[in-house]
Parts: sequence; C-alpha cells; structure tokens
Amino acid sequence: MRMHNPPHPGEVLRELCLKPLELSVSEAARALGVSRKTLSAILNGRAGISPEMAIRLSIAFDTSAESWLNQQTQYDLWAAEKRRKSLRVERLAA
Amino acid sequence: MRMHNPPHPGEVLRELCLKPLELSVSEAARALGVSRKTLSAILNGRAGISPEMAIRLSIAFDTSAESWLNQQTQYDLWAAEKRRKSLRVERLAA
DNA sequence: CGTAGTGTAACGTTACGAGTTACACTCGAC
DNA sequence: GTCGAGTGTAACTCGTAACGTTACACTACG
Repeated sequence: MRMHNPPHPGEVLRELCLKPLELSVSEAARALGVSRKTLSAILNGRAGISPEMAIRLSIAFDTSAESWLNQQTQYDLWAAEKRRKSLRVERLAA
Repeated sequence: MRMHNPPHPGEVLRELCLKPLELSVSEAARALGVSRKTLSAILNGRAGISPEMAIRLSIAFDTSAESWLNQQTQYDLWAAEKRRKSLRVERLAA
C-alpha cells in the first residue's frame, strides 16, 4: 500500500534545490545558516529534516515547510514500519 | 494560513480514542505496550507522537499511523514557526 | 602543486522518547 | 473517615538525534 523505498528527503533536496541552482553544499549550508556538516548529513541520508530545518528550507527556496516535513514523516514511518511486528500491542477497537 | 493553535495530538487521542471506549490511562498504556508515564506525557502534551507510537496507535485503534504522525507534524511545525524570525537564512530562489 | 569542494570521523551540547520508581493528589466505595 | 484505584508528575537512567567545531582524506581542476 505504501512505497517500498521512499527516497530520503535529502536526496530530493539535492536534486530539486541544489542541482538546479548549481549550489555547492558549502554555499547552501552558509545560506541556510547551518554547518556544512549538518547539511551534508541530511543530503546523504544520515540525518532527517527537523521542523527548524524545514522552515529554513522554506525561506531559502521559497517552498512549503510542510511539504519537507511530510516527506520526512513518510520516510520515518516507512523506517518504523519495518519494526511493526516486534511491537506487542493489543487491539482495542474493532 | 495555518491554524493558530492546533491541539496537540494527545488531546485528540484522549477525546477520540480513550473517552469513547472509557479506557483509563493505565489500561490504554498497558494495551499499547508503553509505560503509564509515557502515555500520560503524550495525553498532556508534554511529549509528541513518535513514529513507533503512531504504529502502536494504528494497531490498537485500527487507525492510520500516518494520520497521527501528520497531526504531530502540524503541531511541531506550528511550534517551530514561532521561531521563524530568529533564523538567519538567505533566500536562494526567487 | 595548490586550492576548492566534499564526505566524514571525533568530540561536545542540548533535547526528547522511553523506562522505572516513588510520591502526592483526587475520588468513589465501604 | 479511611482505603485503594487512577492519575499527574518529579527524579533518574539510557539511547539517539540535531546542531556545532575541528580536523583529516579524497577528488577535481587551474
């Protein structure tokens, strides 16, 4: 029902924002007001997009903070679903 | 454009899930497989709904994990927006 | 060769989700 | 009025995530 392997939002960020503007990671990080390491981690899928980062992206690229966070939510949910069967939960509603 | 004060998801959880089934916090926490404190914190808005908790809720109440996480995202974003003006970010796209 | 851009490892700080234990409060039953 | 259940919550631990700085190794290019 859900995607099998949604791209992490960092991948999308690189393709849709940095690439078209020919921005280096260093330049983009400086503009966003975060460290180069922080942005690099996001771009390479080793960190997620926090609410604050979503707002930074919305300012810098004139996009919707919500869309970035929703992408992140989808990705987090997909990752968490892999552990669904290990959760011991009783059903409370029909 | 966005709601001024979205309820935290815990409030919704209490009203839409616990109340109708007349579940105590202790009962619900046991069924969900988390501590009473953990559930209490969520219900009282002192903790958010994590991806794992969203899946627990989806199992227990036969709901959509996505909807819980989206509610949480909206709430987090609303909270983060309050700090938008304190972020020093350059605009990179028209 | 030297410089720029990049990935990333190591370190610290702050914060949060989750757990346990323990205490104070409310409230209904006896 | 006393007792117990349910509840909120404080104190503490653990693991992890986001952010920062510094430093190193790699690639590519003038």
